[in-house]
Amino acid sequence: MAATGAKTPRERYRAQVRAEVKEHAWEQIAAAGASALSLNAIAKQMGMSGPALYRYFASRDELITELIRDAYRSLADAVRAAAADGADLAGLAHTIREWALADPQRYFLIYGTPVPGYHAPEDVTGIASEIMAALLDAGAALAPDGSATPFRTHLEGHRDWTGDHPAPPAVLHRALSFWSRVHGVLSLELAGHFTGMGFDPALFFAAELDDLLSVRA
Amino acid sequence: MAATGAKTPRERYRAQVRAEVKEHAWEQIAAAGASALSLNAIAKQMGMSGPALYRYFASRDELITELIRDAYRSLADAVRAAAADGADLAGLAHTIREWALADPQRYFLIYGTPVPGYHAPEDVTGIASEIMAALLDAGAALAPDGSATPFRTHLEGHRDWTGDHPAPPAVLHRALSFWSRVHGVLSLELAGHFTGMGFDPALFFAAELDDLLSVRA
DNA sequence: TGTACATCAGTGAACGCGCGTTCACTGATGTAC
DNA sequence: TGTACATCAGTGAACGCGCGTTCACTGATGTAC
Repeated sequence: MAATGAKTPRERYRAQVRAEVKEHAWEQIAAAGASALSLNAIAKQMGMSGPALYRYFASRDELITELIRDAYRSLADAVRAAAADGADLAGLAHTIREWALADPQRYFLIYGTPVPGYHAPEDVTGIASEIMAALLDAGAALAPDGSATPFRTHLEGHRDWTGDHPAPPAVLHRALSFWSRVHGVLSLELAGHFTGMGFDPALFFAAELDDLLSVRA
Repeated sequence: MAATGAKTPRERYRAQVRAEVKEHAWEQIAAAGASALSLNAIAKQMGMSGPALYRYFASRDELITELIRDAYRSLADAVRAAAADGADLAGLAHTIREWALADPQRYFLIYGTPVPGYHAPEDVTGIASEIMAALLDAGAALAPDGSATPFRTHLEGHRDWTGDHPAPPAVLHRALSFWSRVHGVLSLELAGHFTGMGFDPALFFAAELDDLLSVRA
């Protein structure tokens, strides 16, 4: 009975093939979007027959779910690593932007158009809340609490999502604002809605960030 | 030779069938996303054979482009109607939100995950800039110009997009911020990223709007 | 008003394609004695 | 170290499906005289 962590050669091989399948999947997604992802096409790229992939993934849906999980995991790791390095909210914002620019379709797999009826498994939403937790921590270190507002009062009684990261309403509000503003600029930029407008998206991103961090009230 | 605007019965019929095709297309998109849209399925829903639709649309791509055009047109009309009714930026924000909530997948067809390689025809980008123009006008009426910032200085020399709506840099900046923040909250809400967090998205939207409109500096 | 012709909507068959997935089988790799 | 057996990766054929699109044709609707 092998220890859970130890890997037999066969397990190693399996893990490597699985990883290779995912790499080709990401390439396909980058090239034509997630809806164009095809198991048979991946198999062909790897020089295997189509059915061979079913040794590694039970179905196309399982592969996609796994990709979504990996994407969340990758972003959460990047954010946590930055936070561990002492990054403040501005630092996290740039970490997220770099992560998104590195592979826009990976970003959109998480934050883009939802597929009606699809619900991510629970462990995935768990990873998503890791990201929020990092934002909350960085937001708490930023500045003293702001004044009460209707929304902050509302948040007092509606903070199901904060888990083991309690924070005053102004900090919760700040984290939500940060998230939605970063996402707003980023997703417009990545979707190409700024192309042809002439200005530099990086400067706009920086300006949004400046405004966001100049806390008042 | 009939006047361009006059419609023969056949033209009327054609227009009606085209409209009906589009209606079914929107239903399919709402139910399963744009990538699942199928001409054959639409034909079946209408009780026709598949090839019949080729009398009305040259291809699947042409239909989708037409849907994108209609979506932009619909949003631009809604925004312009609100502006004509005297709505300020806050009013426009709510108009946009209502429009998006009425059909989330229609919103995402415009502002969601881009399909790599797809480029909207020129007239569509023209409609998109109508929307920006309305935001610029409403933003100009809001408050005096703010102070200079690096991004506003940058905008002085990079305002290709403003067309015949000249405005001081602070107003351009305000319109961009408005757009990206409204989109940020809306797209997270519509994609379901707030579900399970407990708070009311409408209140968060209102809070973002309040912050956005409390101009300072 | 009636007839001859042109226009055009819609059909059914067909083409070629790629998809996800199942299944019986071969051959190589690892395990137990 | 060698043999017998179990495990497992990968293949090729096949199923059923739906897709976009083309084409030759029928039948109805509109137009011209």
